[in-house]
Order: sequence, then structure tokens, then C-alpha cells
Amino acid sequence: MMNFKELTTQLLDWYDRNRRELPWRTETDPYRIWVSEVMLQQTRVEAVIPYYRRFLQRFPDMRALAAAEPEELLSVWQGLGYYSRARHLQQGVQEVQARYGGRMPDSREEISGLPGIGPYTAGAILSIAHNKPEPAVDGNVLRVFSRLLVIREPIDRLPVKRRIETTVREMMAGISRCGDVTQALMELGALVCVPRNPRCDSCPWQGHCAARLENAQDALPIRKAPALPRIVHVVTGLLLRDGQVLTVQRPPRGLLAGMWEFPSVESSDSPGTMADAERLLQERFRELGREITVLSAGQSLTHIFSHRQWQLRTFFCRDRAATIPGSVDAGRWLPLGRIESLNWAGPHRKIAAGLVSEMGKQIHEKGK
DNA sequence: AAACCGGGGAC
DNA sequence: GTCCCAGGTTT
Repeated sequence: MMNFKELTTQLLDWYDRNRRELPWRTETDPYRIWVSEVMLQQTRVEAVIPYYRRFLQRFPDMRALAAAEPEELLSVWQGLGYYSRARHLQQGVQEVQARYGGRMPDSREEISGLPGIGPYTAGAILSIAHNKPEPAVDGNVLRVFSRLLVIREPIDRLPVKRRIETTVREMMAGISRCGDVTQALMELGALVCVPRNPRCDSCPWQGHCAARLENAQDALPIRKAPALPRIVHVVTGLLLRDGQVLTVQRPPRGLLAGMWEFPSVESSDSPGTMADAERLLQERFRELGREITVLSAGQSLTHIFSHRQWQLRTFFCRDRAATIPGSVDAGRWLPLGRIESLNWAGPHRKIAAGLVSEMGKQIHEKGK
């Protein structure tokens, strides 16, 4: 079989000479490793770094995070994406406080039971923070081994992942630097064994790589074809009054949970006419206790998520009647000067910014 | 197994 | 435009 001892030695030597200085590489506190690993889920290193510094400055330890207001936590996470990560992280920290007396557990069973910690993150914390021989197989590691071993099966299949976990476990056997093995494998995938145009001439494993031997590195790894994103049409109403605009908060679960937006209606097909849009918006605003009419069309824009595509059309609205009694508190009037103070749902931030510049223009016109 | 859950950088 | 990122949870 394969000489794991030699592979590991070459990998660690390469890592010692080529590793990047990253903020979490100077940390040993399991909480701080935990935070970095959650932020790095499906998120690039360069994107995480500023968020990581800000987060630890605001929440330097588990006690601070456990006691934080969810609203403030969300504002620190704003822009990173996958917002359930932040909620799960706080829940996890609170659980460590309550169940483990504030001390991070160090077994895979206990750590994996915490919200937001799956197989990868558990292995990363165990190996990096506790130096235990536990594999942490992410997209980098899958790619590296799919090439080293010429795995022609799609890497997003579970059997492939299990095989690679077993391989990493064998590499870690008898090694004193388990955390560095984990980080070195990912660093190799990030710097050398990159998705396109891998730099095989710089690779410490060039003499062992089966893909390079048969010049197959550019054809690996293989992934299953992702589902096509579904197109969703969104009609958005902008109701202005006294330099304020009406905003609403999205539900606590689901897409962009808990973030703020302008009252909107989703539909699978496009509202053909402005009258159609007005009818949809009138229903929506009625839920908020308001009778409106549509004045004019505003900007249109597209926002692409990984699994969904929003086609937004905005419409300026006007109050037609007084507030309907009994539903006063639905929605919040936001002064246009304070649009930065909300956690905006995706493209609604851009709409808000456009609104301010549009109002500025109108004031300028009036002045002439 | 497949769908859901963001945003952005590299090409 | 396409790919894919230090993935996890839910169905």
C-alpha cells in the first residue's frame, strides 16, 4: 500500500516552509478555533479575516458570546452569509456553558452534538485545538486526494468522503502534529492543488500523485451537476412618508431569517402588468394594516443566490387610507438617513441606497 | 439523496 | 457568465 509516513513528512515539511500567517494560526483557545472554523464554512479565507478580528474583539470569549443580543450578533455577521451559522454558534456556546461548565469538550461524540458542528468542523476542532488524530475533510482535502489517488467517482458522494477520511486517519497514526496535518492538507489544496491549473511543479507530493502521472489533474475532481437555481419574481413596495420608509422583518426561519426588507410579494411567474403588481402589493400591505395605491415603477434588479434567483421590481406606493385599527405594529418606519442601522436582506440594502439618492435628486430638483 | 441556506472572488 | 469556497441542517 502507500507509504503514509513519507507522505506526511513531506507534507509537514512543505507546510512549515509555505504556510500563510492567518489570524487563527496563532490561537490555541478551542473557542477561537471554533469561531474560525464556522466562519470558514463555504467561505474564503480572505473574506473571513476581517470578520474574524471584529468578532473576537466584540466577543472575546464564550461568556461574551453566550450573553450577546441576537440582533447584535447578526449585525457582526452581516455580509458573511449563511446566517444560521451565527445562531448555531451562539446556541452551541450556550450549551457548552450549561452542560459542560464552560469547558469545550474534546470527544467527537460530544462536539458533534453541538449545533452547527458537523463531521468536518468536529475534526478540525479536535485536531487543531486538541491535537487529536481526527480527520477534517473539506473541499480542499477531497480535491487533493481525488487527484493523489485518481478517484473518478463524484467527490460529493458519501463513500468517497468516507474513504478519504480513512486515508487521513492512517496518515495521522503515530504523528505528533495532527492539527498541522489537518491545516497542511487544506493549505496544499488552497495554494498548490487548486481547482484550476494546479501548480504540480511546486507540490511536495508530485512524485506520488497518480493523477499527475497520467496527466489527469485537470480533469479531477468530478462533481455531480448542481440543480439549476429556481427563478422567483419579487414585487417590492416602497411606501414613503415624512422622510421615512416602511420596512418589515423577515420570519425567524428560512431564507435571510430575521433580516429587514421592504414589504414584498413572491410569485413563481412574472406579474405582467403594473395593475397585477398593484394587486399583489395591496394584499401584502393590507396584512400590515395599510391601504395603498401604486404611484410609479422604481428600479428593477436581479439577485442570485446559490440555489435561487430573485427578479425584483420595486414600486413607489402611497397611503390611500388611514391605518386599519388592530394591526398597527406590523412594520417599522425607518428614517432614510438611518438605512445603515438595519440588517438588510440581500438586495434590499441596494434598494435602500438607491432610495436615498433618488430622494436627494428630487430635493435638488425642487430647489431649482 | 436532494434541497435548502449567502455572498463574493477568480477566471 | 461559471465555478466553488476550511459545510451543516432539514426533508
